[in-house]
Amino acid sequence: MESRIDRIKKQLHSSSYKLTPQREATVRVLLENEEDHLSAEDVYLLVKEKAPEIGLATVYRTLELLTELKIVDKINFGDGVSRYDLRKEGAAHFHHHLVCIECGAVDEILEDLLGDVEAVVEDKYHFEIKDHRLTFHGICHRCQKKANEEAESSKSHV
Amino acid sequence: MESRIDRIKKQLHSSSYKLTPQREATVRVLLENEEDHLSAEDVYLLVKEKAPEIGLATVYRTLELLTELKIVDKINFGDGVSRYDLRKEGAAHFHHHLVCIECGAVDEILEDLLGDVEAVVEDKYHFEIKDHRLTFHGICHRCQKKANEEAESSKSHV
DNA sequence: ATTGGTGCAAACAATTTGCAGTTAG
DNA sequence: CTAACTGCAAATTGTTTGCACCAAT
Repeated sequence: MESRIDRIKKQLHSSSYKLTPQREATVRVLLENEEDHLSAEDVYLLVKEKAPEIGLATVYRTLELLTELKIVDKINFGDGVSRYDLRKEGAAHFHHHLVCIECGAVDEILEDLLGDVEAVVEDKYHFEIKDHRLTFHGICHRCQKKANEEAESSKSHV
Repeated sequence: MESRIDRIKKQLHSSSYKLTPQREATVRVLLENEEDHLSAEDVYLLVKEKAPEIGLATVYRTLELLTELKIVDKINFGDGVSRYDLRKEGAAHFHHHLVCIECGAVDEILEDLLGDVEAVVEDKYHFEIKDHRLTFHGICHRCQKKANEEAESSKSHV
């Protein structure tokens, strides 16, 4: 069976790019940390553990390349840093994000909730949608639970 | 009748901030360019036309302050620049954006299309939504029209 | 007087680029 | 072999900060 790396290699080759060891190491780090939303610096530090000779500029260049090929998506949650998120295979659309304003955690919503909304945008606004970004800011379920527990315990101590 | 500036002035005062001439000039620029999505630099250049002695740092500080007070929203369309967008008065939620990947234009959708989606997110993912960001990337109606016309005209020339 | 606000220049942080040397296909 | 790629350091860009001075209560 064909691995995810193999498929990415083909994508590179079909645009006459090479899969160098540095690029492979970078992609592996992304695969191993699919749940996270790593910044370029984060990726650099993780790659460095396995391939210490790599330079930060190369990581940036690789991430840019992968973004161009739509293998990763570049996202920005409003702090000054770009983060990079592997596209789920076969996903027609970019997934959605839940950013917790308490603890900073970023959760993902993989199902596409925007079908109806996109139909409205295409019809009513005559906009041909190629991609979307949807992020909710609020309180994640963990912080809600924590807040409830604290309210409980302080009540019992009064 | 109370002007928009007056109301903003009150908001500042109620948090014990002053409406200095520099801040007023900055707010006026935002009001006069409500349709646009100005970067800090853009705002700075426009303010400078009226009040040449203002410094870029002051503009940054003012925009930060206005963001804090939820008078403007800070957005980021993926180029490395933050843009600032006046909140529509009375709008419970941040409006949506349509970014054209052809011409770079940014159009706004003022109606809130996310009601149903937010209900799902709150119920199914137990996430308490405080705000959202929704941006579509694609081809705006103007560029679609242009592309069609060009296709037409080249056809007639064959 | 005291607190908050300003302009300027310097500091910072994230990202990009020039270049001489290296390597995958 | 050769166009693509790399590491490094320097350059660039957007934004923030320190500080001495100014303005409004």
